[in-house]
Amino acid sequence: MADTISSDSVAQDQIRAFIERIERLEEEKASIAGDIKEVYAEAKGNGFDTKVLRKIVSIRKQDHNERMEQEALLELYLTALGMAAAPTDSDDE
Amino acid sequence: MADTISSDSVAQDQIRAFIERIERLEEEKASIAGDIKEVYAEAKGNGFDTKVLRKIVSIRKQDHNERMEQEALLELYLTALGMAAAPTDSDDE
Amino acid sequence: MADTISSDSVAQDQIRAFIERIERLEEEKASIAGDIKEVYAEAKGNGFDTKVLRKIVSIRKQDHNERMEQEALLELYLTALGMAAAPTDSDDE
Amino acid sequence: MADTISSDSVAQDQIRAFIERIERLEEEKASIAGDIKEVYAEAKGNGFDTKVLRKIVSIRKQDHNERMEQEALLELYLTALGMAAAPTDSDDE
DNA sequence: CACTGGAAAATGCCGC
DNA sequence: GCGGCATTTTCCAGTG
Repeated sequence: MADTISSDSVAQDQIRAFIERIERLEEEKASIAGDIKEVYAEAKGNGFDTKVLRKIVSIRKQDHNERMEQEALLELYLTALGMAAAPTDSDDE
Repeated sequence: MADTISSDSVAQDQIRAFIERIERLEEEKASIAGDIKEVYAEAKGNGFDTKVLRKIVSIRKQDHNERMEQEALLELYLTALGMAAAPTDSDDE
Repeated sequence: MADTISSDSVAQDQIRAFIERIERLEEEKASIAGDIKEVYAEAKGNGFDTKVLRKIVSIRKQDHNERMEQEALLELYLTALGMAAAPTDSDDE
Repeated sequence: MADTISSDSVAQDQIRAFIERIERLEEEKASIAGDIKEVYAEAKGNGFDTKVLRKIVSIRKQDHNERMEQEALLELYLTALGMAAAPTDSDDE
């Protein structure tokens, strides 16, 4: 109350900053989503069935996830056995 | 069949290329989604309610979308009236 | 297995009952969807552009949704403040 | 321009009327959709897997559609052969 | 840890 | 028949 610059206004500024960062990132994300759509469209233009393509991508993603899980499981086993696993340079953040 | 390099293998290569492009883009998208999550987490760490933040972002997005739709409606009116609308440099792909 | 009427058959009956209820409702829904289509067709018959009509309806729906979300946001604020109905001097936007 | 009540205002009224009719119907539709959701929720509360239920409903709908198509095809054949098909009290509006 | 709500993907539909 | 659009379904993070 006594402050010239109230803590409320600081909070306000912080909120704005966070929201702007988020919105910026969401824009980027939307942009990339657009790119993906374009690639599918281009593929379709070259005579490929987008449905099939999507299926393939989906399956490969599944595979990838499964591999990640298996590696995680392996690491779990190793650590449980007191054996430190060599740090893998994970291709997924 | 007569070709040394069958058209099938060409199609194969094309499919691979498309899929790789898509997967690359999807990775980028996922990465950005991760960034967004981080921002929310950081905001939460600074004492902000994530739920409120998400709602605000959502409302602002709705605002934006509605404006877009209203412009689209205007264009519809104009085209319906046979008046070519001045090409707007759309901020949305 | 001890029961004359197995619990399985009871479950069966329950499933049937649920599915029938759902299917009945879906029929109603489809019927109304048909009515909507008819209205659009009638409007078109009276010289109105369906696309424009749909856009208008869509925008009005968005309006409504946004108001709902804003009210929800207000409630979020209030609950965050312990339900104190503080007057909002919204100097925002 | 010469009319006291311009044709434009008549068109306006017509549009309003159409839009109100549509919105009314959409409300009904949404209401029924809500009912359906409730039924699924109730089923879930009784220990049923909603995903499975949805699948069942979907499959049955497919079956139904196929039967309709086959009947339509049959009628087509009959009319093509100059044989009037007995009017079926169609269960589909 | 199951549930709810919201985002994303997939499907189907309608008009051109 | 195809592209765009609405709906539907699936997925996932957050929450109690």
